[in-house]
Amino acid sequence: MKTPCCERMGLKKGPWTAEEDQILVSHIQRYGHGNWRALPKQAGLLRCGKSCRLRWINYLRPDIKRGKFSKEEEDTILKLHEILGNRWSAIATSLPGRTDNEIKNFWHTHLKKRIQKSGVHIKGNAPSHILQEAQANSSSSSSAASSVYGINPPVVGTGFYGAVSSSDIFGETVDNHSSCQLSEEMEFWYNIFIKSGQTS
DNA sequence: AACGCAAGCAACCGCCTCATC
DNA sequence: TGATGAGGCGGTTGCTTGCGT
Repeated sequence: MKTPCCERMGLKKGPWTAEEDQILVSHIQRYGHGNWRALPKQAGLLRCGKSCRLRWINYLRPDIKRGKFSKEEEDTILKLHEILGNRWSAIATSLPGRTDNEIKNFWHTHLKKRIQKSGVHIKGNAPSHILQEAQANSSSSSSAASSVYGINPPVVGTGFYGAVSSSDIFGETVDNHSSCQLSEEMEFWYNIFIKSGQTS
């Protein structure tokens, strides 16, 4: 296996300083980021390329939208997660200004809450054979998802949830949002993705 | 005011995929 | 066609902050 660049001696780790941010931003604005691994050396940063890339994408990019997630964004995440599973980068493409890391953090904090409140068992790290079965059952639903959202067909599809029904997953959400609209939406998604996956 | 706990967030790590040679 | 390097992704960790007691 390759030796990660981050393991090279002498590279700084941990939180970024304002000065480092400034250096990184000005360098990217001036030269772009053609080669992440060469960038820190060119910019005079004692960081590995991965760290620079992560910092730029998740924090320094000018089009980053910060602050709380809106109701619409939250609903979109829930729907897409139902379809795509833990493919945060794919979900992030449907939420302009939001990063995969941000969405991932958001999901984990909310998911934990829901597990604690409702006691729903979510197969977050389902064994591969379960994922494969789910993929086999839902391959057509993935195509439907891609057509609706304009996104690439997921590899795993609805595999993340395994045997958990959509009503189990969204039960807490319906309570929180106190709206029958979501129930209708759930039925809609259920019809498209779950039923089509089973009947295909 | 001090302490403990939980939530939120930034960042790292390891693996995977893809491009190039 | 296999080896290698670079980018990208998801899981996880650990620090910070806010809140309750």
